[in-house]
Amino acid sequence: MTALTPVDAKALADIALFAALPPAVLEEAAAMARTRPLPRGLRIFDQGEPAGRAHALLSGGVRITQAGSDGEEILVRLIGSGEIFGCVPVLTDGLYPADATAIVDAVELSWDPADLLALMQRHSRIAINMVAIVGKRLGEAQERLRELATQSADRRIARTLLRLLDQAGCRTGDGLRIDFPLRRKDIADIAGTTLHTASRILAAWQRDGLLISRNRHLVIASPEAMDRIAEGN
Amino acid sequence: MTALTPVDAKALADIALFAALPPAVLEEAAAMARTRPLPRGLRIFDQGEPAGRAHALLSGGVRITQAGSDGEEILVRLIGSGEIFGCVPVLTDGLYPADATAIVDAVELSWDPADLLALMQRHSRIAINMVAIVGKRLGEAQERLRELATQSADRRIARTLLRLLDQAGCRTGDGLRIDFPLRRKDIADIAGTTLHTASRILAAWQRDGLLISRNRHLVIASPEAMDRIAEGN
DNA sequence: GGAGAAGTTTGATCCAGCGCAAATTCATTG
DNA sequence: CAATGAATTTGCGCTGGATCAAACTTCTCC
Repeated sequence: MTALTPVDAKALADIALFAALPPAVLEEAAAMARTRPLPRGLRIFDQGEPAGRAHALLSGGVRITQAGSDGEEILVRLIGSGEIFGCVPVLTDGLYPADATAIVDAVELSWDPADLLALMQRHSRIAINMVAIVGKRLGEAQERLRELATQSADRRIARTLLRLLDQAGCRTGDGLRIDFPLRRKDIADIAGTTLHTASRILAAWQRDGLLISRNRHLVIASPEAMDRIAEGN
Repeated sequence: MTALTPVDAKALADIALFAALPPAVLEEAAAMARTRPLPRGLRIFDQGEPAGRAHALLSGGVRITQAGSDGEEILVRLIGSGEIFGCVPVLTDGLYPADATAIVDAVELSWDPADLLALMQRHSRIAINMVAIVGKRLGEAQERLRELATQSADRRIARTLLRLLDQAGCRTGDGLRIDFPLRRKDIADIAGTTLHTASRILAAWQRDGLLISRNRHLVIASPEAMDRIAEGN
């Protein structure tokens, strides 16, 4: 479960939470961290359960979903390498607010919540980095909220794809590819629509050559056209 | 515009951002703060404008709204006394992400962004408090997102009222009253529906004696019934 | 390589709630 | 207190997209 080999401080430099920190502090954080491989499909934690660890992803991808009492769920966020997750409850009510599942083989670092808190107390820069990270996510959530309340399903899906490109896009032969494996249901759960509507819209875009869908990966052939749809034609 | 009288450090103790801080630090924060009265209707800042100050409310209420390029807007949050607003951009891109308007006569404290940042650097507790505040708001935003994507308009409005009660409810003769003055449009903009739908639903509840609407204030006569609606009958 | 599971596509139907319009009530100000 | 503007209520038709149903395709694992 837990690697016995010490965590390399250099690995921490790629994590946004530890950006702009002196090497000594990275060493300190590394000393308290544990590495763990996360095989694809692994449920990392469950919504409502006490936050036993605070997490950061070194590689791979993690899906964060939230379910209501009725079972209806949304995809809160996809976590890529260098991003933290399940860290906020350390400072609030101590309960994970959502489920986390590895969507590809991944590697995480994790800390005991008390250790991370102590680290933030000693080094305000870490706490400040965390405000920046959480603040950015809050801004995104509010933007999604506005879109969901006011825009049509196709605009929202276009926005979703553009945001994912921004987060995890890489250039390929025929366009920009989203590095996370995504099912239609995932797209729907981010954009706030149903699997069926998402499938219809993506199929139409694929017919128009705007988009290529391979395996569980999407390649956006024309980001410009996608932009135009997102802006409402 | 700016009060010449020094800010009283005791006033800071009621602000969540400065919770659990030694008096000396409160003095330090007070020394850098400015007081300003905010008459009802005053636009405090505009979306997209550089964040010239970081704000906290001593009394009154402020409405934070976000508009899209098409003019459609949502109500991101209502700020009550003791809450901070317009503080996140200090740590991110430096631009206010939304509009802020006083909805009743209010009094604010404000800081120069650089001063607040320095304060957080010196006292990690302040930065940690801020993570807790922003983290809580993020959780709320994600909850709203899920509700908006999956629940009917009446459930969302019921949830909205309950959340507002939680934030600014006070007991009165005939039920629990929400302390912010709210127009139907405000309710609609929080719940993510139209003014018309909100009006219809509230009117129906008023007919059933579940709710009393006076001036621009709502009194929830039966929070229990409201709870039941929020849970889906 | 084949059986079963998981994911996708597409069709048909239906309704919550949006958009538009108009009447009515309420609040503010000279 | 009248008058003007703002906010609310209510009616009605229409539609985007949810829901239900079913065929089809693609993965996964033995």
